[in-house]
Order: sequence, then C-alpha cells, then structure tokens
Amino acid sequence: MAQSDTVDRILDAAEELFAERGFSETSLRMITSKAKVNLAAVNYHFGSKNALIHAVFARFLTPFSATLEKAFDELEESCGDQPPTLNQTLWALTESAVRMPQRNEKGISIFMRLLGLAYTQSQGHLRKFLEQEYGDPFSRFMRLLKAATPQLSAVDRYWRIQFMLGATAFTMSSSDALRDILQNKTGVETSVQEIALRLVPFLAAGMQAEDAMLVPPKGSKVSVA
Amino acid sequence: MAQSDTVDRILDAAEELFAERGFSETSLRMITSKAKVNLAAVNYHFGSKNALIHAVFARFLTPFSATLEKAFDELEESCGDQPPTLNQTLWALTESAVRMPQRNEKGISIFMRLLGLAYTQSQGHLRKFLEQEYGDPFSRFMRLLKAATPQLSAVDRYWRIQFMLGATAFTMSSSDALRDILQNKTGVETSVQEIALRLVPFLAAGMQAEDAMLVPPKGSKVSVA
DNA sequence: ATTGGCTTCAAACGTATGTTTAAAACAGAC
DNA sequence: GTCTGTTTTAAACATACGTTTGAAGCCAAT
Repeated sequence: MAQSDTVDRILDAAEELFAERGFSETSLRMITSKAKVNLAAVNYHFGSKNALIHAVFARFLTPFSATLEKAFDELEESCGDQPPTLNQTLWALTESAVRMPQRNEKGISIFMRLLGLAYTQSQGHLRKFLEQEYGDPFSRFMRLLKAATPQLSAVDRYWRIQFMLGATAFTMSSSDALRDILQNKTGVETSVQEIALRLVPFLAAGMQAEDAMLVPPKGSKVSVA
Repeated sequence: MAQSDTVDRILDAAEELFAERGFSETSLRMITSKAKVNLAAVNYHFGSKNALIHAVFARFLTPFSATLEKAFDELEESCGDQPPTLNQTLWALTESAVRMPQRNEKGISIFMRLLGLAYTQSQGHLRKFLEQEYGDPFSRFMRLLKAATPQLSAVDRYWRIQFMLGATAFTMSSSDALRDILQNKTGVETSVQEIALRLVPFLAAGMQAEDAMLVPPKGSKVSVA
C-alpha cells in the first residue's frame, strides 16, 4: 500500500465529514473509521486534529490561490491601464473557484461549505492559519473591489463588502442543506455553478445600489439621523 | 434569591457564550461558572443542554414573532388590497427587530449571530424546534416576499432569499467586531440601526437584480447551461 | 536472511463532557 | 417551630474525546 494512500484517505474522509458536521462535531474516530484507517494514523501523519484541519484547507486552497492570482493577472492585463469592473472582478473569482480541478462532483460545494464554516465557527487557529497562508490574494481582491466601486464612500463600500461576504459565506456554508430543501420542494436540482451564477448578479446589484434608497419609507420609525 | 434568578442568569450566560463560541464549543461548565450557579442547575431547570439551547431561542423569538405578526398586520391593512412592496416588507421586518426591547446594548447583534449559527451549525434538533415553533411568521414573511417579487421565478426567489438571509445574519452576527474595525480605521461610529439602514437597500437591490445580469461576461468559461 | 526505517495496530492514558444522585439548604404555610 | 415542597450543592457516573505508547508488520536495501 502506497505511503500516501492513508494520508489521502484521511483527507478525503475528513473533508467530507467536516463539511457535513463542522469541525468540533466531527471526531477523529469518525474520520478514521470512514477512511478505514487506524485511529492513531491521524496523529502519526498530521500531528494533531488541528493540523489535519489545516491540511484539508491547504489541499484545496494552495492550488486555488495560485489559479486566482493568475486570473487576476490576466484580468488586469486585458484591462490595460483602467481597473477591471465589478462584474469582471466577481466573475474572475467565481470562475477560478468553479474551474478548479475537482476530486469528485461534490468538490466545490464541499469546499465552499468548509470556507463558510471557517468564517462562522470561531476556530481561532484556523483563522490565523488562513490569514497567514492566504492573506495576499484576499487583499488583492479587496483592492480590486475598491478600484471597481469608486462611486462608493469608504464606509459604504466597507459595509457592502461585508454584506457580500455574508451572502456568499452563509449560502455556501449551508448550500447542501439548502439544495436538498429546494429539491424536496420543487424537484429542481441545483449545482454550485448555478448558485454562483445566481449569486454574482445579486451581489453586483446590491453593491451598486443607489444611495438614494438609503431612506426608510414614509412613516418609518427608524431615524436616518 | 428569587426562583427565576438562577434561570435568567443561566440564560444570559448561555446566550452570550453560545453567540461567542457556538453550541458544541460551549460546555455546561462554562455556562454555569459564568452564571455563578451550580453545574446541576441547568439539568434541573431545563432538563438538558439541548433544551437550554431551545430556551435561549424561545426567550427572544417568542416576543419577537408576536411583534412581527403585528407589524405585518398593520402593513397589510395599510396597503389595502394590493400587496406590500419589497421595501415595505423588509422595513417591517427590520423595524420589528430593531425596536425589540433589549436586555442590553448588544441584544440584537448577539441574537442575529445565534440565528446564523442555528442555520449554519448542523444542530438537527434546533432546526426542528425552530421550524415547529416559529414556522408561521416565517412562512408569512416568505409569502409577502413572493407577492412583492412576482417577476422572479420560484427558484430565483428561493436563492435570493437565502442570499438576503446570509448577508443579514452574517453581518449582524459580527457587527460588534466589524464596527470596532471600522471605527479603528476611519473613526466612524456605527449603530445597529445604521447598519440596517445600509443593509436594506443592498438587499432590495440584489433581490430586484435584472435576470439579464445572469450572464457571465464575454469570454467567460462558466456556461449558462 | 538480516537489517533498519517507516507505517500500522490495539490498547491505554488523561481529560472533558452531559447527566444523575442523594444529601443539604432554603422558603413559605400552618 | 415544624413540616413540605422546591432549589442548591458537592460528588460521582458513564461516556467520548484527542493523544500517546510500544509492540508488530511491512518493504526495500544490504
């Protein structure tokens, strides 16, 4: 049996279980029994449960951030000296995610859910790990967003970016459950690609909403003050 | 010491800790030591940890859903026989949330975060509990949204509602942290009301985005299939 | 055939969890 | 003051967790 077989089987099982149940709710015994390896294998190959979590993220995120940097390079080059538009920037990100080589058909949705969990579950170690390892492409994305929405005040832009992050992280983090609900209700199947296809226009429209709408309807008790 | 004092102290401590760390990550011992009550008090007064989680939600959600129903009643009455607009519906919800009597200044944001966690962490029992107890006002909100966006297909509407939920839950849940960051950066103070004031236009614009935007830019590799 | 370095394995370790117990403390009614 | 039902308490329970251990297994190089 090849050396890496055990490592990969652990990563596969962990990825799936983490996505299904979250990090704290998934025990090493669940992972190793799903992967059909010995319990001690995790600590032998990875060192600790936290290190396994990092490895699961790194396996996807390292090639992804490389793809993303390339996509941003191409985008900026093709735009000459004027900055890419909001739509272009959002699509560059989306396409980089969708086009990543998948281990299986559920690849992206599993990983999107993991990213959502990373944001949502307050796993301090994970946050630190992600910031340290993948902070650069994230900052670059932020810079592109700023250049693409010069009409927004810094404060407006700040909050709207949070709204975008929220819609994305939240939807993706529960996308499996949501898809199931939708399928039970309407019989419609939905791929992650299609969700992204619906999400991007929503985000772009929200990002570019008129400031004039920033007024509650007549008779509202929320003051604009 | 009044009988209910212990119960309330447990609820206060649990609410705060759950919001900070999630449900599985918060132990009964953390809760009881923060509440300065005996460990067994939780099982004595609530029966189990899961029942405590339900009680935390019920304490906020029961009065809130009553307020919300009233707000929807008034809104529908004032609209005569035509359905309320999207903006009106969103504002009715927002104002009901903002105007709820708060236990403390962090009241809303804590509870928004809990709602987000309920959706995100796969706590089957919680989901079942919330659906059973508070499914009615939720369905009503959904019906209003449907009437306010007749131009959307059922599937589009379904996903856009998820996006709205996500942006809201995510932003409100971390609004404390986000507000601090923003204040450090720009010196601007932001109240929950003001966040809502920015959020609603974002949501409304996203909700009413043109379907035509549902096409990736020229040269995109994401197929519309 | 024997060695040496990885890898696997069953078992155990220490710790933390939710829950239960039975006695003690308390409060209000008579 | 005594009794009665409720609440609090310290201690223990059983179980599950992440991690460690030391022996056994394996495979390539000698």
